Amino acid sequence: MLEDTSLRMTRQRRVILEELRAVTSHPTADEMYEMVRRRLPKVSLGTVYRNLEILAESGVVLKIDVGGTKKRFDGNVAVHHHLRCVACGRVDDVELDPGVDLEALAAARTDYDILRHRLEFVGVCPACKAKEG
Amino acid sequence: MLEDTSLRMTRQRRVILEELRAVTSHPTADEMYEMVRRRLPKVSLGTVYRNLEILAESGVVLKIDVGGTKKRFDGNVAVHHHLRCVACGRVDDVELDPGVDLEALAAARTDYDILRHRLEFVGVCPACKAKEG
DNA sequence: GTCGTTGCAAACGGTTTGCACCGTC
DNA sequence: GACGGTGCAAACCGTTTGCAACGAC
Repeated sequence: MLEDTSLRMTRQRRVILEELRAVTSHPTADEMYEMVRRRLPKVSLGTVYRNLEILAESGVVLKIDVGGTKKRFDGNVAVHHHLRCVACGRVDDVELDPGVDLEALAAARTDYDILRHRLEFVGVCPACKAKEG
Repeated sequence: MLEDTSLRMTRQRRVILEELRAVTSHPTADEMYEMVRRRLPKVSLGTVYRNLEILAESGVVLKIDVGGTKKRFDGNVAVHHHLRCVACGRVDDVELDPGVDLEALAAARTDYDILRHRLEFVGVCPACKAKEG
């Protein structure tokens, strides 16, 4: 992936990408900062932000914005959807084939050129269900 | 709607709600502030934020978060989906029946209790298509 | 050696909040 | 008259940016 691009491969960038890919938790930028800091204690938060942005722009990772205030990042760029817990904010993956071409349906009802879509579910995760009883 | 709730009806709150309902443009909080200020020149931005929050919490209006930095608000609480222009940021409505129960599909693939979902399309609006040629 | 990248710290922008006064109920 | 709402300004918090030193190519 990254290997195919013309991005300069600094130690910071490599570690950020490795850490993001090692995890399925859709971390926020500051969670990434903590993860990366374990391996590169002198890394700066600005570097984490800059690299996540660059990696997202080049399509190597996904920037996701599932409601809430903070942006989250995803090392899995395959098509999939997200599930956010209203109680704790965690974001999980859900693979789901609607069986219909949603973008085609939308295109038929508007003059926009449709580029992509986002389908996100909001609910209560198993852990929070247990807590709430 | 608001009439059914126990909310105290101040002049500011009434004007905010009227202005939001008079429009289909999904304004941001500061756009609402400008709209309301034409009728109540002394209104404060904090009041606009507080009331939009309260109205959204009580289900009288919709708070929408279609990517981008600023939250937007929608006086139309009927089920519908949104279409965001990547070029200018405008948000339009699109009514669309996927013909399948997306939440049921998702529920079958997860242990979350699913409460709701968001389906949003991203594209280029007619005006920006024209500009871009 | 070049020029993109880093660490640092300060700035930014949208949103929230503490407070004393005000107005709805 | 009580108590929720208001205006104002300052605080907040996630993110971005200017800058001089650094390091990948």
